[in-house]
Order: sequence, then structure tokens, then C-alpha cells
Amino acid sequence: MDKKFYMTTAIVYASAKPHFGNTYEIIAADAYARYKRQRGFDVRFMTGTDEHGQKVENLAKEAGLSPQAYVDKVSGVIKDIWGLMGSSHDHFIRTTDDYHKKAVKNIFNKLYEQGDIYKGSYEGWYCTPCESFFTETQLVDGKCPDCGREVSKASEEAYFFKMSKYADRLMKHIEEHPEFIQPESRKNEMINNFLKPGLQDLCVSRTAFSWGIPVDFDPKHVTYVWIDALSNYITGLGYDPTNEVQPELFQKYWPADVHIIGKDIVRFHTIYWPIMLMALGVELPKKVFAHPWFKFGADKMSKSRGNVVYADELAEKFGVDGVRYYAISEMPYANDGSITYESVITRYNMDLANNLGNLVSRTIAMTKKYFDGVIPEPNEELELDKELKLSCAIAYDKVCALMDDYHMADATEAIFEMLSRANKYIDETTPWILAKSEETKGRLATVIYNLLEAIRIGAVLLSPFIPSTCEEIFRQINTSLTSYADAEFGKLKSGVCVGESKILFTRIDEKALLEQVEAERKAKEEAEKPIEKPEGCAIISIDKFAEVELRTAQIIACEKVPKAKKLLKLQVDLGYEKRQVVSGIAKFYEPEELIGKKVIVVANLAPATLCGIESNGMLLASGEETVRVVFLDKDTPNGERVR
RNA sequence: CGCGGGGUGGAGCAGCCUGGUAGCUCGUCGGGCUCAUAACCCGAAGGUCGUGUGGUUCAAAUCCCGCCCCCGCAACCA
Repeated sequence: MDKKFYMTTAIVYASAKPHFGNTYEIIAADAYARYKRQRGFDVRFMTGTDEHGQKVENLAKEAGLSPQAYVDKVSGVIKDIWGLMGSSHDHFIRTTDDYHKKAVKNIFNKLYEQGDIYKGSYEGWYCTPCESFFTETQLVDGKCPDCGREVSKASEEAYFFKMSKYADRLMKHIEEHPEFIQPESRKNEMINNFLKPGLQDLCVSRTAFSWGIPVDFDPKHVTYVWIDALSNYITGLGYDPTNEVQPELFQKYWPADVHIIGKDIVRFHTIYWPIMLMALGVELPKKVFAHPWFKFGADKMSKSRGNVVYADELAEKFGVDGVRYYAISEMPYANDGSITYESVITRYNMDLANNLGNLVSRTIAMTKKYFDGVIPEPNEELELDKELKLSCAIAYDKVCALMDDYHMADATEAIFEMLSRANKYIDETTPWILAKSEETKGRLATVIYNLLEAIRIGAVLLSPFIPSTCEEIFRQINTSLTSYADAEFGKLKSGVCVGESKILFTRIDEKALLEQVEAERKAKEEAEKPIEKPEGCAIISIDKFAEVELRTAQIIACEKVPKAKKLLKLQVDLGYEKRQVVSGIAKFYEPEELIGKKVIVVANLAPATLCGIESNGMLLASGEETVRVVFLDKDTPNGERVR
């Protein structure tokens, strides 16, 4: 009787702890899964980790662990965070699971046997120290983008998938199913950038590393990410091409109703994945929904830092539901969202504490005060009551319509609009005045009942988003009518005692919290910087060092270099002369703040021209990603030799 | 002319497809209330909707064209 609904998130690469941006996806997907269950669907919701590849192999080596031990650890961390965030997934797949590895091996074999995969050679630029291949476009100034060293042309034997063979079919499918790629802007991107120019065959095996699923008939190759990772969506249902009959789970749930993914991997899910499925003779998923990313709104106090935020750290401060609500309500539908502590606090205080929490609190308090905690019986209905009821009905309709369309933020907004209406209703009906006279006690009963009912419906609607808070609300108003099917106004039973009142969301002192965050950030910065021991540095004589002419200097003028993102043009006073220096520190310093500062300049550096501007020297600074200029005491004289 | 997205009151966003009073949240200012978590409610100020005093139209934030700025993506990065 229930309609099935199979949905997945992308599987997360098990290289490191996922940050808040990555965690957004599981929160959004979970809210969606809960919503669908509320709507009566038989939901299967799958997530997991992608665990093979060179990066994991390297990281494991660095950590002194076997790749398996390494991914066991990271996958565990990810699973824990998903658990903490309240994810209600039905299955957590790991690409190192045996059933997955076996199925992938068989998929590779099948595609090879039917001629969709062939052996060829992969040509590219190879960086020997990094053991990595790069494409022409990835190179930076013709050098390795990672280490900056020379690269050489090299080729490697590899297996390729014949993408072009299926391109026309895919194009047709996309055109005939406008809902396949959502939001629609992503669709255009795919068609124009990839399908129209013609698909290149895809490299599906590698020999450069060994942490992967071996190719059955040619074991020096391992399956490259595409076939391994993408197929999780079907192997997780028990699919295996060698099965005589696919298992019930697969038959029941496939095709997926939606793959929820990040916008960065749209191409893999809307081009490679469908083509793989076509080649396997498996139905295509119905929809791929690409959500945007959270950017980390730069902390203006020190924008030098790319301050990474983790969901578990946020949860310590705002609670799991605080984080869930923030993630969902703050993310726009198609554009990137941006997270700042200020906005998290505002959302939390305004919506959760003031609007929702306070509404529940004041209503329960009045129920206790005026009716000894017993939910009163409503009677005559006035215009105001009708409006409140209508508001609940509208909220319900809006939530359903918006959620079906994946407009999650708007859906939560619709609920809070209704809660706000309820708060207003209190002001309009002035229960504290009604309570003063016996004659108006009947009216008061209606008002309180209606408020409790509005709260119940609000909590029902919010339950996919902030499930544990809603459970607490249900406990407080003492009801078991918690499903969307019960969201009709007037179902709440009278004569029942409400539960004990408890603050749902304690208001947060913005200033104090921001200070705390800053202090934590600093402490972490200090603690978390394991400075790598330098290796392979040649010992030099003091004479060699003396060849470098370092001089103290004062910055007397400074401006941005137009057209250059990273450069500042500085005039420095060396005491015996003034000169112009161009420095790549524009991302970290404002020109104004540098003027007057004392610095160290490499004075005998050969002049260079950067972006057409002459530079006669160099400022000493530390750091790679974050650059810090070495500043001297204010009273250091200009032009002193530094040794 | 690589492709795509964006530029809307101080901040963050919606509206644009299906032209017709510019809307929401936060912030600011003023007021009200006291049931409540210094919460809640009401009112006000504030926008030439990036720009061209461009085109279409009776009418454009919305459709078309030019320009400027920002951000993603450019394939074997997992």
C-alpha cells in the first residue's frame, strides 16, 4: 500500500573528518527522508563512505596505518557524526564492504566482456615525486600543481569506458525527462559543457596505486573511482550482474527516486552514472538533486583564516537540532549559503528560542496557571480562531508543496510564519485579561486549546527537521498525535494533563559566545599546528647566508595592485634609500594597516616585474596558505643589517 | 566572444520561467503588552531592483541587447 521511495546521499570520501559543509548533505537528506516517511512513503535512505584511491593510500602511509585501518577509522568518525546529527539512514554502505567489492568486480567484468571497456593507454604529465598524473589544464605554469616541480610526459596502461557510445541516448533521456537534473541550471551546464562537445572515453582503472578493487582479469589494475563509488547506489540494494535474479530489495527500491548530491559532482551523477547504468541494462534514477555548498563566511576580525567549522563543534554550542535547523533554513535553493557564527546565533535565538521556544513556554505556563495544567475543552469559534486554524492549514500545504519541490528552507519558513501567527494570536486574544473574569473563562478555554493545537501542528510539521525537539514538545503537550496524517486542527484531546515545562532552547548571549569561539579558535590554532620537521635541507656556511642582504625597513606607502588578487605594491624606506616592493600578501592584509609597520626586506634580490610592476626586494613572511609578514618593533631603525 | 550562476533598502535572501502595487528574515528607530526564555505584538524609516535616462510593450526587477563587477566549472581532482 505504501509507495516506495529510495533516496541516497553521495558517499563521503573517507580521507578526513567531514566539515560542516559536508555534513549539510546528510542533514538535508535526513530531513527529506523523515518528511517522506511522514507522508506515508516506504523510504529507504542510504548513505556511506567511499574508501579507495590514491589519496587514502597516501594518507594511510603518512599515518603509519594500513589503508584498511585508516578508512576504518575515518569511516567510523563519519558514521559517528552522521549518528550525532540524528541521521535516520536505513543503510550505511562502505566501498570496502565485501558485497560491494564483489559486485564491482563483476560489473567491471561484464562491461569488459560486452566491449564497453577496452584497454588503452592514458597519457598525461607525470610528477615523479608526487607519483601523480595531471592533465595539461591542471598544470600550473607547466609544473606540478602540488609541488611546483617539473613534470614529464608519461603514459600508463589503463582501461577505458566507451562513453561516446551512449552519449546520444543520454542526451535524449535528459531532454525527455526535464526533472532528471535539478535545479535546472545544472542541466544546462552539463549539456553545454560536456554532452554537446562530445564525451571522451573515461579512464576506469589505474596502476599507479593499489588501494582499490583489483580488476579481475588484470590484477595489476585497480578499479578507478567511478565504477567503484557510483555503483554503491545499486550494490547497496544487493545488485550484482552475476545474479540470476536480483534480490528483492533491489527489485523493490530501484530505480532511485532521488540522488541527493553536492553541486560539485553533478557531472559524475548525470553523465557517467546514467551511462554506466545503460551499459548494465539497469533503469536510470528518476532524479538527481544537486544542492549548493556552504561557504565559510570569513571572520572579519581575521579573514586570513579559512576557519573550518565542524558540525559536532556547532552541536556542542547549539544542540543537534540547532545545527539541523540552521543548515536547512539558511541554505538557499540554488546559490551557495554562507555560515557565520553571527547568523547561527541569530537564527537560533530568533526562530528557535524566541518564536518557537517561547511560544511553547508561555502556552504551557498559561495552561498550568489558568487550568491547573489540564487541556481545556474549546467552545465557540470566533473569527480570530478561524484565522489561526487557517494559518495552520496553509502551513501544512506550503510545507508539502515546497518539500516536494526540494525547497527546504522555504518549507521551514512557512512553519515559523505559522508559529509567529500563534504568538500574535496571544496578543490579540489577551488571555491574561480573559482570566480575570469567570464570564470569559469559556473563551479563555478556547484560546488555550487553540494555542496548544497550533503548537502541536507546528511540531508535527517541524518533526522532519528538528525531531528531538518535537518529541519534547509532544511530551510537554502530552499527545501521541504526531504524524502528518494527524496534522488536522482540532484532534488534540481535552481533559489531559500537560507535561512538565522545560525550556526548549536557551537563548544564547551573542557577545559571550563569539568571544568563546574566538578563544577556542586561537587555542586550536596553537595546538593543531604540528609543524613538519624539515627534511633534506642542505647545510650552508655562514658565508652563504651572509650573501643574503637583509635590511630593516619601514612601509611608508601601500596600495593594492589593480587586476591582481594577491599583490600589494609597497614603498619601503631602507634608511639609505626608498624603494618599491611588490608582495603577494593582499589576501591577508589591508594596505592601510601596513603603513608605518617595520619589516625585514631582502635588499639584494634581483629586480622582478610582477603584473607589470617592478619589485626591488622582498618582504620576509612566514606561512604557506596563510601568510604572516614578519614585523619588527616600532622603534627599530630603518636600514639595519639583519643577521 | 569557453560554459554556467549571480548583482534587489545596512546584512542575508525571495520575486524573474507565466510582465501590471517590490516581499521575507535580521538590524535600526518609535510605541504597546505583561501569559512568556529582557521573550511577544504594533508602527515607522530605508531600495532609480549592477549599469546603458538602450530595445520590446499601454506597462519591465520580470522579456531582448550592450557593458561592468563577483562567484563556480573547464573533463582521467575521489
